[in-house]
Amino acid sequence: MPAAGRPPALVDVARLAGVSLTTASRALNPDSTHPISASARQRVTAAAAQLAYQPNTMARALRTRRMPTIAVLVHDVADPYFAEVIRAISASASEEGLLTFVCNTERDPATELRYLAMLRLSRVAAVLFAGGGLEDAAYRRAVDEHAAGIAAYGGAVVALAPRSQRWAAEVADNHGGAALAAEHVVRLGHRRVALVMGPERLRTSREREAGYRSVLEAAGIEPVVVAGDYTREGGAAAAAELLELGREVTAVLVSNDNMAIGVLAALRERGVSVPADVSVVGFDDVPGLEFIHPALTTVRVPMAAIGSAGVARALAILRGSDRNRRLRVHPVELVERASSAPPLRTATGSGALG
Amino acid sequence: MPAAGRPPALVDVARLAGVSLTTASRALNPDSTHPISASARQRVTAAAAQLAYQPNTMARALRTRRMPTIAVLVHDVADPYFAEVIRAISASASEEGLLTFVCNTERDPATELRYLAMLRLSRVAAVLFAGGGLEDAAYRRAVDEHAAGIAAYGGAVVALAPRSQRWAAEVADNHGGAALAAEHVVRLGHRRVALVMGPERLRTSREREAGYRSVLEAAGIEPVVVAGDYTREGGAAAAAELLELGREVTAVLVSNDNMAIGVLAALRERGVSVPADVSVVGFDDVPGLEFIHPALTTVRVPMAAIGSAGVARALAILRGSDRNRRLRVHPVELVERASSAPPLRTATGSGALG
DNA sequence: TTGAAAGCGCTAACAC
DNA sequence: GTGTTAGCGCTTTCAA
Repeated sequence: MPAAGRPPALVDVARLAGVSLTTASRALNPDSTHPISASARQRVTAAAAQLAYQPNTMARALRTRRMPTIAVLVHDVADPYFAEVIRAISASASEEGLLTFVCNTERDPATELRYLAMLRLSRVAAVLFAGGGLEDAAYRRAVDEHAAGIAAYGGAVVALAPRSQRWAAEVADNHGGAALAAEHVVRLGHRRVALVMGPERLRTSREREAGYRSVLEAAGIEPVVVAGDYTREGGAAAAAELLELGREVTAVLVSNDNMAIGVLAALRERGVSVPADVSVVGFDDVPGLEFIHPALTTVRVPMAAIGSAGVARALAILRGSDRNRRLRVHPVELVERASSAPPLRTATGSGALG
Repeated sequence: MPAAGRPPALVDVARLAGVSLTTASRALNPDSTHPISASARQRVTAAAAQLAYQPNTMARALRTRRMPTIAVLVHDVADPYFAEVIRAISASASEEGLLTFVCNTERDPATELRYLAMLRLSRVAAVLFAGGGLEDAAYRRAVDEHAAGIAAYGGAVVALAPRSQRWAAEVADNHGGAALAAEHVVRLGHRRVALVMGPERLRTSREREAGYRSVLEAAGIEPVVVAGDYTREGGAAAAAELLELGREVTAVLVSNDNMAIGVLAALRERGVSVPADVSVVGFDDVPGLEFIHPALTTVRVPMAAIGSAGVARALAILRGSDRNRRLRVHPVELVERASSAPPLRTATGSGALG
C-alpha cells in the first residue's frame, strides 16, 4: 500500500504486483530489452493501472542523464513563419508525451548561445534549430561546440534551416524556391528586378539570394539588391530605399513574406500601385496573406511539415534509428496571388518604381 | 580532483574548497537561509569558478520536487497577441535562468487539460495562463483540480487573462478598454454600431462585451452583435454576416485585432470604404497594425508588461513573498489611427454598411 | 528470468 | 557555523 499523501512510486507498484523494483521497472519501460515473463509483466501493468502510477520524470532523468523534453530555437517567436513551425513542433512533440521549450533568440547570436548553454545544461533530449545559422567562424565554432556537447550526453540536434553540413537537417528548398519566384517574374516579362534580401550573414538569405540570381543571370538581368532584416519594418525601409535610389524596377522579389508586407505598405503609402506599377513576390507563404492587400504572390514553404519532420527526425536519432541521409530537402511551390502581373509598357520603357 | 570525463559535481567543489558537501551546497545556493562564514563561502565560490561547476538541474529538481522551469499556456501560438506575451515571458524567465515551455492549446479545452496534466507531472515551477478561461462548470472544475495539484507541490499558478477569482492574476482592463473603444465611436457621432465578439464562453469576450455594452447602453444605442472566434477568418466571416444581415451600421467594434484585420479585408473586398463608409476599431494593438490598410484604431493592451509581470508574480509566489492583492489590472489606452472617423451624413440617414 | 544493491547529484534534517 | 547522513525515485550493473 502506498504511503498516504505521496503519489505512488515504482516501489508501490512492485509491491502490489509482488515483484521486485527491478522487474517492475523493466516491465513498464518500453525500451528495455531485458526478457520478462508474460505473467510478471501483466501483473505489473495491472498494478500500475490500479495505482494510477505515473513515473517521476525527474528521477528518471537523473538516472538516464537526459530530460524527456524537446527544444526549439527561433530567431523571432512573433514572426509568423516561426510561429507555424513552433505550432507543428509542439503538436508533434506533445503526441510523443514531450513538452517543448521555446527559445527566442531575437536574432542575437549571443542570446542563441546562452540558450544553447542552458539547454545543454538541462540535458534536453532534442534541440531543433528552426532558423538558419550565421556565416561566421566564431559563431559556428561556438554552436558546434554546444552541439557536440549535446550529442555527448545522447541528445539529438536537428537543423530546420541551413546550418552545419554535419547535422541532421530537414530544410526547405530555398534555392529552388527563389528560382521559382524569379522565373515567375521573368516569365511575366519583367526585366528590371529588385531583390530585397534578408540579413547578409544568414545562410537562409544566402541560399535564397543565390536562387534569385541564378535565374536572373540566365535571363540577362542584373538585379538591384537592397539589404533587409526579415522584419516588416525592414521591408518598408527597403522599399523606401529603392524609391529613393530612383532605380527603375517593375518587380521586387522579397526574401520573406514579413518584409514583403512592409514593402507593400511602403509602396501603398507612396502611391505606387501593386501590381499595376510594380509586382511584388514574397517567400514562405505564412498564414494570413489573403488578408493583406493585394494578396501576396509567394513561395510556399511547408512549415508544418518541416516542423513535424524535425521532431520525427530527432526521435529517430534518440532511438538510434536515423538511417536516412542527413539532409532532407522539402519541396516548395509558387503560389500566385494578386501582387504580381505583367509589367505595364510605358512610353519611355522605364519602370514605374523610381 | 574531479573524476576525468565526468563534469564536476558538488562533491568536487567541496573537496577543492576543503569543506563539506553541505557547506558547499549552502554557499552556492542563493536562497539558502542557513548562516555561512564569509571565508567558507568565498572558498567555495572560488572552487566552483575554478572547476566551472554547473549544478545538475535534474538532481536538484529531484530533491526539491520541482523543475526550475516555467510554462505558458496559450490559445494559439500564431496569434500575434500570444506571440508577444510569449516573447515577454521567455525573456523575463531566461533572465532568471529559467527555460520556458510553450503549450499551444489550439483553443481546445481537452488539449489544455492534457497539457496541464503533463506540466503537473513534470513538476513545473510555474504555470502561466496567457489566455482567458471558459465559462463552463466541468472545465473550470478540471482546471482548478490541476491548479490545486500544482500548488500542492509548491508550484505557482498565475492568470494573465480572466480566470478563477482565487488565482494570482495580471490582467488587462478588458471592460475599461472596451468602454474606451465604444466611447470613441460614440464621441465621433456613430449611432449605429455593431460588435464582433470573441468566443461566447470565453471570459475575455464576456468582459469586453460588457464594456462595449455599458457605454452603448448609456448612449441609448442598441448594438448589432455578431459572434466571432478571435481569428482573422472569423473576423472576415463576421463582416460578411453583417453585410448579409443588411443591418445599417457605421461603426464596428471588434473584440480583437486579429478579427479586425479580417473585417477590414472583407469590407475592402466588398467595396465598403473604411473609415468613409464604416469605422472599425480593434482591440489589443498587436504589432504590425501600421502595415495593414487602413491603419487600425484599437485599444492598446500592454502585452509585454503583462507577460513580465506574470513571471515576476510567479517568482514572488515561489519565494513566498507575494503580498500583493491577488488581482492586478493593467491599464489600457485607445490608439487612434486611420480606421475610425465621424460617420458620413447620408440623405436617408441610414448607415453605409448593409 | 529475477532480484539485491549501488548509485545518479543534490538538499535538508539533524546533530555537533 | 559546520558536517554527517539519509534519502528524492528511478535505472542498471551484477549475481543468482
